[in-house]
Amino acid sequence: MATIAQIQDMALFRGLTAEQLQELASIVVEKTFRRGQTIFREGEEGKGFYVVGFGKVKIYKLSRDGKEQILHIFGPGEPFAEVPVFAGQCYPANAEALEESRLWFIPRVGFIELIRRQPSLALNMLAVLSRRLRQLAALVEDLSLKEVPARLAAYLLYTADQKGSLEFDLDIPKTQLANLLGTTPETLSRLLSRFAKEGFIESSGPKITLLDKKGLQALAAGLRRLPA
Amino acid sequence: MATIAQIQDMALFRGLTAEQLQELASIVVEKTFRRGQTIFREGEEGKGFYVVGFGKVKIYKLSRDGKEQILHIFGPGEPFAEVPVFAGQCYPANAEALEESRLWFIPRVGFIELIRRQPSLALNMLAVLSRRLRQLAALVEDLSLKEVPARLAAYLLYTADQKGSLEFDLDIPKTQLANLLGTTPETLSRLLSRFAKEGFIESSGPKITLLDKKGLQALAAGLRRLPA
DNA sequence: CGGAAGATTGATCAGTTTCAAGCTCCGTGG
DNA sequence: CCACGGAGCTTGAAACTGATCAATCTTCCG
Repeated sequence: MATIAQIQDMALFRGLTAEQLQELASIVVEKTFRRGQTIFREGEEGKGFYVVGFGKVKIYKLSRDGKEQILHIFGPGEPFAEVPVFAGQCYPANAEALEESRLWFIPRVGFIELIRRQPSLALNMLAVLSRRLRQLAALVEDLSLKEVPARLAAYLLYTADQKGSLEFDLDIPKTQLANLLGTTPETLSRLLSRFAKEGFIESSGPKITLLDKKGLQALAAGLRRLPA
Repeated sequence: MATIAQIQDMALFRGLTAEQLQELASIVVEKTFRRGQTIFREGEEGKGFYVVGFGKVKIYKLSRDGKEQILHIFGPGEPFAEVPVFAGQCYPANAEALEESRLWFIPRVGFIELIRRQPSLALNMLAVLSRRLRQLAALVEDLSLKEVPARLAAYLLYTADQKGSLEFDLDIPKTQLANLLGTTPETLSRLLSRFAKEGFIESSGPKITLLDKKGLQALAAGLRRLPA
């Protein structure tokens, strides 16, 4: 059970009446997870979806031999695992808390009832899924059409933009970043060195400073190639 | 303008009243495309979505230097390009007719009105997008965690299953298949030879015969490796 | 202080792409 | 009717990107 104040802040639930918010609050279940704890596994039956209260959650696929590809990382306010609510009923990927996290679980049945009675909620959810599709299409594009240096450059630029500063700390461990970029920790490490050697960035531990934004943009677009 | 009979056959529109079907039919616009014709390009504003009447449509991303990654191939009855209807307004990828195709175009504004008044339509659309997300997640998994032989084996098994026979014709040119699998025509050609040499398949031109389904399944799962 | 997890570095290797050339099939025009 | 020409496909050799394996180093808690 969550408070109405917490719920009505979230974009997904914009447009609901006070009454409907109340109804929603009454079916929401709060769950907390420790760092590293599994939230659900691919193939498990999904009886509802989640919204992140605080913390960070990764959604990922695993290969037979344990290699991991992260599909998304979700933070506060973001819903995830909606797919089994509307199609199939099993989760299409795994979910794990990257840090101590508080999640709200919204059961399928009650939520679908709510959608039936409130078209704006349906449209909000359609918007969420559409944005998700856009993101996944971009991930496919990155993995298939771009090289690792381009992906890393794009990630650094994006993160700097998010943080609003050229100097920032990576907010996930480098191993996780490697998995998100579809590469290995070794390759990531080498690339950061090369970026630094070429004067694109400065880096020490999780701290990154972008020195040459134009250059990184050219790398991200595949216009420039990194010297061996 | 489409006939009601055509429309009500499609899963997406299951559950609409006769009146609503009539209304839908009145806003639908029929468009035809020749083989190879562009339907829309990434970044263009999208004023609605499409449903395939007959023909085949590919949705794809392009890299700066012209490499192509196909995201989906849609056939009769399947809707596509819904993303700009609900989020953003520009198409996230390109669309091209793979053969002579008749499409129905459903304008954004009228459709959203319809959704507001008919929850079952919203739920149907949520199901469509959810399935799409599942497919894209699977594509990411394939591209990132599996090798090309595994993807090809999976594709052949899937196609045989679709066609209901171990002997079938590829229904897209091999160049397109290579783009769908995230590889090149050369690699695809070599792999088909190797598959044949190892006795997994027989192939001549577009005709494929699966000889060793178990073996292909092992390849697809990454359990077996192809000899050099 | 000890130990484990994460990060770095070096050497090697495998899978796939790229470039280049030749082939096959087919529709077209002489 | 046959020759031409082009698109798609195949094949070979070379190059490259990124992965893997292994060892070392660092960090950060308990």
